[in-house]
Amino acid sequence: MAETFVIVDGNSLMHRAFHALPPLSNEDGVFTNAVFGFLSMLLKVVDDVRPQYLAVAFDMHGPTFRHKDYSEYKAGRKPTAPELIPQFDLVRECLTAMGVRQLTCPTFEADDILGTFARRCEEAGIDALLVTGDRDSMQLVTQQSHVLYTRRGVSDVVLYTPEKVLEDFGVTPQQIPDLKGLMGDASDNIPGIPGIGPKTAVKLLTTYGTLENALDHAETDLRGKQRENMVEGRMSGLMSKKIATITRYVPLDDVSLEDCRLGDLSGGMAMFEKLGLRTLMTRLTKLSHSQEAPASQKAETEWAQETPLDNEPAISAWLSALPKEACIALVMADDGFSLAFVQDGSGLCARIPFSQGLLGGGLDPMQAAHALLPLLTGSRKLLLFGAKRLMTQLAPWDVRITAPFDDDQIMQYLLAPQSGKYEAPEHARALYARTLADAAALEEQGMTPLYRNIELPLLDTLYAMECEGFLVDKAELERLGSQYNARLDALREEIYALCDVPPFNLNSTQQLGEVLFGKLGLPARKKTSRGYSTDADTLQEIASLHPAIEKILLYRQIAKLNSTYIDGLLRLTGRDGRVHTWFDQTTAATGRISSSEPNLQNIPVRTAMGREIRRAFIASPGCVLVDADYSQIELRLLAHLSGDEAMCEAFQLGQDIHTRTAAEVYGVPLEAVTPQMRASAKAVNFGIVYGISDFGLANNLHIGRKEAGEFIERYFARYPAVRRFMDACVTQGRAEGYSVTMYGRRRPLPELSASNYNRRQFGERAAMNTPVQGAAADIIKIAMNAVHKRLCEQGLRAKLILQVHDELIVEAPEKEQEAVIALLSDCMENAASLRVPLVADVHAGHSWYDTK
DNA sequence: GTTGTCACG
DNA sequence: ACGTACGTGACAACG
Repeated sequence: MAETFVIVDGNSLMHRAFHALPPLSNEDGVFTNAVFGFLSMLLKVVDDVRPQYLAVAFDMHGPTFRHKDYSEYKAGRKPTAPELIPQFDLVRECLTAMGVRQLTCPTFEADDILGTFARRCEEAGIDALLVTGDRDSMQLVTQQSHVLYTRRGVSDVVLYTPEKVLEDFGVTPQQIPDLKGLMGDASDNIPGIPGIGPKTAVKLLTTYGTLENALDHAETDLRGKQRENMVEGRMSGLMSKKIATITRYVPLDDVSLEDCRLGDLSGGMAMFEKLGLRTLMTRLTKLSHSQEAPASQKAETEWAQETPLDNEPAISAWLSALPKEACIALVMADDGFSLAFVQDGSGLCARIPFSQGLLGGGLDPMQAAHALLPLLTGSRKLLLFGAKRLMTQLAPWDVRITAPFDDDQIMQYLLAPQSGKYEAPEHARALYARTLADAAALEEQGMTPLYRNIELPLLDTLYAMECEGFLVDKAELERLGSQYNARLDALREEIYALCDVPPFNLNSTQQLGEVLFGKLGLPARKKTSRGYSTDADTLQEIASLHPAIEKILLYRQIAKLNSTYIDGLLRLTGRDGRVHTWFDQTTAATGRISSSEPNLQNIPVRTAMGREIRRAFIASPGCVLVDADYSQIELRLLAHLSGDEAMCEAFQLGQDIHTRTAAEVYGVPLEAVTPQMRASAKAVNFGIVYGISDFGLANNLHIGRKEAGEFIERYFARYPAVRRFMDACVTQGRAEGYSVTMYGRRRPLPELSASNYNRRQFGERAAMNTPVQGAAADIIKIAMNAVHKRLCEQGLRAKLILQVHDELIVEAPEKEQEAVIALLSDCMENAASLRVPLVADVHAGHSWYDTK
């Protein structure tokens, strides 16, 4: 494993520490708050990261190369506080006593030193971790060099990888100086280009890549005020970029990387005692003990050289020599398998290269997989990454995995469910180490039961569902398709005629917008980045003004059905006449599963025309489809989690929840609720689950914002415990940094402490929604595992084939229909025990359409 | 590759 | 002053 070099921006961290902590002073009246905060942070990083190298960079006093003066650090532009100045010498004394290397260089700033050492580490194959509170440093992030950013104070830190920088800033690390050049940075006195804010800056960089390129295109591509800003601000922009660019070539050649190797830190004890930093003394003692003891015991695994295995006898021999109890990490890459395990602290690994082309030795992937059968079907535990994908890849070669396994992709997902992509270790030895670390992290966060009892069994359930697939009636799809095509042709002509324009591409929102809002002069409401918005909501509002609008909406609807559902499904129907969707267990931040290729979780149902598509989803001859869906699972969970008496009572009495809500907020008896009242109440109920806002509700119901706000108030007055629950979700989220479901699933919510108002609002809505949506996801997963297991155990031939968030579909022989109906509702209704009943409605039919 | 739109829960 | 309902995936258009 690569070594790690931690480089700390001393000035930045000292300022952070100083401002985060109250002005503590010791018995001698010496201020030590910054020293304490800084060292506390340092010890934490050393404890967490266990780096092999450590150095702290400081600015030197006097003018610096980029003229950024820390006396102007932070927006307040206050001169450095007199209580802070002497603390720099104190902290440097402490570092010297601890044997920590300090780096300074006249005329250069600390972040230039960070850049220089990060570069030198990369050249030496060492990972760098830059610890700083300076956002400028994000430009130094690479795959090998990450930034640990101290967001607020010293304990609130975020790790920035290139992906994370892109996520948070909207640009790559290399583009950060360009970004500052455009938008400036008030806290650093960088002017940027006046009038260009973060949004525009990101957009320009996304289009043009660099500041210079954006400037060069401004005169031709931009218009109006923006063009003016860019042209006039050119020099300021270029200067700003220059100021914001960190150099990676500071002349510090007299300090080698090796000079910074981390040793025993306990030399700092005397200084800590002298300064009265008692807490730090205990922590340092603990740290140096753990540095020694486990360092020798848990010492980094020594990996022997990889054994090449390029023929079957060699593989068999290697496998048969494996220790009985070992866990074996296994990775299948494009060019071969890699295997690794650890015995008595020493690691052994092997590689089975795939033969390249027709010539040359080695085994082809299928032969290699067969040679691994003893391992894949044995009783030793395998450590895998993306086990379901691997199973899918091996299946065509008749290779099944029946050995027990752990799946690190799922572990990584549970630990960070919104990062989207997960690091796929290339080598089995990396996977081995990673899996151990992730398992420990899961344990520490209390997610082991979620992983072992829900997610891991679900992997098998989902794999079985994917293999089974859903039978598609291709002839029915084609019949619908030709109907759609005929209607589209007619509609196109009618629309051109009604608009009195030559044919244009109706699928192009730009061309359509030009016709409707340009030529026909209809009133445009919303705008998008490149023109008029033409979405269904917008068009609906102007439908009465022009006869073409209704036709366009219809055209859109049919075009969607045709391209996505007719053509898309036909293309993805296999030779067995079935579609085999891919269920992704590691994508949705709330714990839901997603479906793709094809997505079977968004097959039309809301409109009559779209619903027809479901006639093409059928049961095999002699079979039926049994479809069961939870009734109002999210609102039932809301009732359970909040404990709201009125809401619980509604479900306990089996009332229609939307009608009951309407009766509550309108203050009328149940019988007096009109369909309109129920519809409004339904919208509020949905809004509540999504983390309501008056704006969102107003938009949805087409009412005023004030009116919507009053509606929400009345709602909360009738369901007071719901409000308390929502508030608690946000408070808890802010305190812990994540929200959590009934089953311990976590979703980190960094947005809750964002400085941007909208991001923070988003965080609050997510904090309210996630415990509900997430718990519903957990519960149906439990039900799915139960259904899968009991169908097998009871020797039924029926198979679970689809999940649509609150709905399960089983394909069953007609004879088994009644048994399956009972089994499904039993598994679903008893998947969890809540204060209110869980209810599943079950229907059977020969097509999906018929089950409604 | 990103954007706009729209299908679902 | 700001400007959004929560969670997904697929397709066509357009740079």
